[in-house]
Amino acid sequence: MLRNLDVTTLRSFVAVAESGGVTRAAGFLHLTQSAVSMQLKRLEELLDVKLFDRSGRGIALTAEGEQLLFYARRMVVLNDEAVTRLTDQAFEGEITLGVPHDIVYPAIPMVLKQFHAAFPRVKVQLISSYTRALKAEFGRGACDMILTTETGIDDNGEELCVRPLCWIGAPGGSAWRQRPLRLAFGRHCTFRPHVVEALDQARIDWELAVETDSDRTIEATVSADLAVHTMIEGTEPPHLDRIDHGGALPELPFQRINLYGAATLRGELHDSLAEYLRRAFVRVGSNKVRVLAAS
Amino acid sequence: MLRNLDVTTLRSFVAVAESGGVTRAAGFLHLTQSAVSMQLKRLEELLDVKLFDRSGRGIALTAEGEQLLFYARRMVVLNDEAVTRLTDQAFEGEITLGVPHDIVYPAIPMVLKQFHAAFPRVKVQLISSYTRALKAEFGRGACDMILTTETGIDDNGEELCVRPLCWIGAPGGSAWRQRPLRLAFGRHCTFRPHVVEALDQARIDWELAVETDSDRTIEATVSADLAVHTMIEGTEPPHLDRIDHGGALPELPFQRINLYGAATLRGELHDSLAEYLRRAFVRVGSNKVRVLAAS
DNA sequence: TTAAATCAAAAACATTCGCTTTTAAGATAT
DNA sequence: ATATCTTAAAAGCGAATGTTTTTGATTTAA
Repeated sequence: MLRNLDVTTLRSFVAVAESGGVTRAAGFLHLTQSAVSMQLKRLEELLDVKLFDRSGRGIALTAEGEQLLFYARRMVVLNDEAVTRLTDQAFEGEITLGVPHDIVYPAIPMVLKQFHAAFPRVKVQLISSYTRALKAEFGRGACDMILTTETGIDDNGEELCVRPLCWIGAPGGSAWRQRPLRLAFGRHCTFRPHVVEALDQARIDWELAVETDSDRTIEATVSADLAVHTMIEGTEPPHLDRIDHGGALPELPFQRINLYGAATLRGELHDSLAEYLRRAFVRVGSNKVRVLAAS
Repeated sequence: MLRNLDVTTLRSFVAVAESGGVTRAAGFLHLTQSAVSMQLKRLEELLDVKLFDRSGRGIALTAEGEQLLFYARRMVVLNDEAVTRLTDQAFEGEITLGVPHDIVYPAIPMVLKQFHAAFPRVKVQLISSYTRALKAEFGRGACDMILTTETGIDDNGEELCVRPLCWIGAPGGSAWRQRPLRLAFGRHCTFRPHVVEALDQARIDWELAVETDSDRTIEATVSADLAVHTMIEGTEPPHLDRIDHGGALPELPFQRINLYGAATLRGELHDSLAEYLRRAFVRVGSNKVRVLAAS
């Protein structure tokens, strides 16, 4: 036999237990004394248990009542938490998040998914651009929060991780052996100056195989083994691999992945999104964690 | 505005989410398809949120639905736990507990109180007697569980603690200096032979000041500083103290406090009572724990 | 002790809620 | 396209729940 308790009644029950009187509780609950008395009576009938000691003024809990009180409190709390989560204004809104296009994959889709599961009524507007453009947008207030890839960090930023830039090519490809080394780069790519400098210092001849604004074009070119590219470790797309060049190509400088917009207190929503981002980039960026996750 | 969820509806909601269909869930719930549909509709109206994705065959949860599911599950579990605790036959009954009268205080009242709070619908019949009588009762099956004070332990027993027997007298009293040493003992007291033997070995002259069946009489006699008594350390009654005799009286043998009746599997009730007893006598019996509790 | 006051339970009544039955509509598979 | 499965909507009915009013019991004050 299934017996379901009624949250309304449980709320009354808790109020009576806490106030020590039906009438007092009724006032607080905006109900009649009669209504509350009947609720308690029904509750006792449903469970076939004496919940109150009605001798003397007021009303006192029996041991059974104490037990129920424990559950009633928790159920009311759960109820209110659920209702708040699903209806409260505080849990709806819009956040604009800017992310450099080369680190969108694979962390960001996962973050967006997690965040949407936690706050379904919040729209996250994802802006994917270059670090420089994103910082400008953020400065104008057009983005609530941005990620950047840079070697330094500004005062108001938070470093999520530091990872080496690394050489990327087609799986099993040999484009990296060619001289001049053929490079594929986006027109506004922040990494290009660093890469060029490293190649020049190592006295490796190079040329641009393609210069475009399209990530797809770069990926296609590299995937066809016509050129090499550089990306931050851990952000390699599915069909490209890190090149195991054994020292034939120069080491590239470390890059920071920084977060701006988390410091200024913007409420639970922003905090939560920032937290998801932190976790995602710790995982992507750290070999230690990656190994643990695989075990 | 207070919105209370309905456990019946939440149960249906969970069933629908888990079965992936209103009709299937309705069958399982012994309800009409219509009833369940209306419940879901009311739920969505109450929260003003879309819980389901109704495109295509069956029904799938939205992100909001997933969130609610999380709470709904927990609320249903709490509900069922509460109902079980308060109505299930398994949580009512009677247990007969036998305790030697000299170790009833102070542990047993506390244990009975705790146990009654945890299982209000179980009557605990407390039998207070001598260890020998209790073991006889237990052997006849008249007691479900007994504590004993003895130097050894039987095969089917469980040792709760080992504590020295110690000399007890009136606070600040001097009865323990008198020779012959005046003793107050119950007629069936298990400790007497051990005490007498220890005194004889130490060549201390003694006599019985009182021999009675009444604990009150003994307490009164000792409290009036007319005699001394022995008790297990940690079970001294309020108005009697341990005697600091500085070696003038012989050391007395250690006593075990044993529990019988816990080994045979008798269900959660007995297990729980046994556990309370174990904890109570660890606390009473161990100085280490007593110090920790005081800090 | 009596009278007033406070508080909980009971009776009568009205409203709302929630379930079943029935009917209609939409989607899928053969 | 038809048959089948599934959900949605409408109508009817009974039960549940809350309000008002009354009764009874216990406490407080005179």
